[in-house]
Amino acid sequence: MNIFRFYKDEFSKLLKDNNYECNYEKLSVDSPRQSSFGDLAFNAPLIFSSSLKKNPLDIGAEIADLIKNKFPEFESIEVAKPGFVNLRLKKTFWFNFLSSFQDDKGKLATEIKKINIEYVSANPTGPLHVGHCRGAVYGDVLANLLSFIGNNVTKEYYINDYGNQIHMFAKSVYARLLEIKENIKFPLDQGLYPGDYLKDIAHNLIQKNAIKDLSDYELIKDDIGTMAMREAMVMIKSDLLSLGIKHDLFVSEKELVGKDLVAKTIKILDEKDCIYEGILPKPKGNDNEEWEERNQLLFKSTKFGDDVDRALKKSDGTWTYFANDVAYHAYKLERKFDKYINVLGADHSGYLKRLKACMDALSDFKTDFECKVCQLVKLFKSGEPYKMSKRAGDFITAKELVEAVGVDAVRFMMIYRSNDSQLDFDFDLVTEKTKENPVFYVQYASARIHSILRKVELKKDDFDKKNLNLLDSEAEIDLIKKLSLWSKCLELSSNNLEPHRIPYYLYDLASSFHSYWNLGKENNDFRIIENENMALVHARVFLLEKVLMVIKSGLSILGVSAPDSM
RNA sequence: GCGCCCGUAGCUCAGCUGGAUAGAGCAUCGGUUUUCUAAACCGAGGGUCGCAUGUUCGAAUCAUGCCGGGCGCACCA
Repeated sequence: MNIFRFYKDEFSKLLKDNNYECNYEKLSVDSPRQSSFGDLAFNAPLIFSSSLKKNPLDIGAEIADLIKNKFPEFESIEVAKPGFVNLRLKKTFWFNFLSSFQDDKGKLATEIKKINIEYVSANPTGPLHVGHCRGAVYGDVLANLLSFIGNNVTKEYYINDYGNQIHMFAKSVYARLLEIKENIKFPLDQGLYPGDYLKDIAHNLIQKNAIKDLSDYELIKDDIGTMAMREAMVMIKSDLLSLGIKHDLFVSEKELVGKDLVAKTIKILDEKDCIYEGILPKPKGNDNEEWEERNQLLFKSTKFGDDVDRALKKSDGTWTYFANDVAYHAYKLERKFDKYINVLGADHSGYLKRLKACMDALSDFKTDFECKVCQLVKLFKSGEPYKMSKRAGDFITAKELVEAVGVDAVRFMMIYRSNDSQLDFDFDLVTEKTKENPVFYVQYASARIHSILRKVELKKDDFDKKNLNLLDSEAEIDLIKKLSLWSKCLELSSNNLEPHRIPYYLYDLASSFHSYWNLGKENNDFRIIENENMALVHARVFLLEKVLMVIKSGLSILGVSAPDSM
């Protein structure tokens, strides 16, 4: 239960019942910045003062009285400058709260939504590299989060297995085949993909005896392309698996084109008057000498907020990548989701407006569609920027990263920053496995609690929830209050698609726990289980079980393990 | 030139979507292990929230304009 939301609703109702005619939308109940102000801060006096033309402090006094009469659970209610009603809950409230505390799994979504989330969608011409990891983890955690709170989520991957790059890919594999079977040196000057993984693919094809006659490339290029693509996708799926990611659905661009879905979709747009033949202006400030004026089939994306209209057909009459993507998104709409999320890398941010435009056009603005962009990851090694060269094919793969630092660290660090900010990822820092790495701090809390639970033997029947009122130390109440912030964290994270709040919350919770734990070093009364008062031990174990439950839930959303021991 | 993102402590970043005296980690300095896991805890110092103007009772948060950094701006995919 989110107590802030609960009391906001309750207080609003109370004020409405007492005929306050004001702007209820701006009301908020939040935790005050300083704990000395209390547990809840209600801003009604500030919001109401202008429309009621009264001093906020006077309004505050009225509201404080109303609340006092209706809600006995408050220990103190104070009006504070510049216009807050600060409320402190009685300890009995917190004991009751703890006694019925749940981790909110499957409970927070106000209505169960069918959500589609597309992420990764990396080109199937090679393994995942470090650059893909962030969007991959972000999308995956978002999917976990949204389904954790009760939604029905489909995780989707769009395979760009069509077009020019695929020809180059097939050619590259062909060159590797020639290299292996006929000792012809791999040419480095033809813009082919140089990476070693192509050798693996070629070896696999040979092993499966898939290509028998290499003499005429034209005859076998389609077969090579198809089979090599299949091999590459096996590779990518295995890379994703090493990151703990499993998509529900892989949609092939090639199949969409094959089904003639593009032409059908463009026709729908044409009926909506969003298509025309025209000439695009030359991009400014971009000295592209090859640019020339040409008449093309265009989509009126400017009608939907884009900067320029977008080409749908190339001059040779074939569809552009974007046209295929429009068809893909029409295919998404066909499957009728309540919400669509696209996770893109920073290098595709220029693509965002036209995607939104095509969704708006196809659905007549009736779609809940959101694109989230993950900014770049900068790699460091011992504090120095770490350069990778894509041309030489010596980029670091996702798999190598996971092997080097472990999947837990990769996932935690990739989600530990807002997706809008660039991320510094230092190999050595994460490999060191010291306290500098926050994932271990949180996991350590899990291990410590497990250790307690292992050592203590309690009969559940002996436990009476009334004994929770023995948890009346500051540290214990503080822990209970931290637990109460969990559903708020979930709500903010999911409503704003900001999963980075979860590791921050977990860190905070772990920190409160570690503080609590260490009290036992100074004062024997605070030793959790080495205590003669068994009722108190029961109560403390109950509290720690709840803390562990949240840590486990939180880490499971992140896709990070919660170890029993370390 | 245009679009998107960022600018908060020495460094890396949070900041509850407009509230009260701006918070963490690292780094620096000082303390805590006979005792449930010291991979931990406690304490100290450190800030003109890039700059300016505006909106507001109130701005790190919103608007506009600068300055600085990143990414992008094809008939590629």
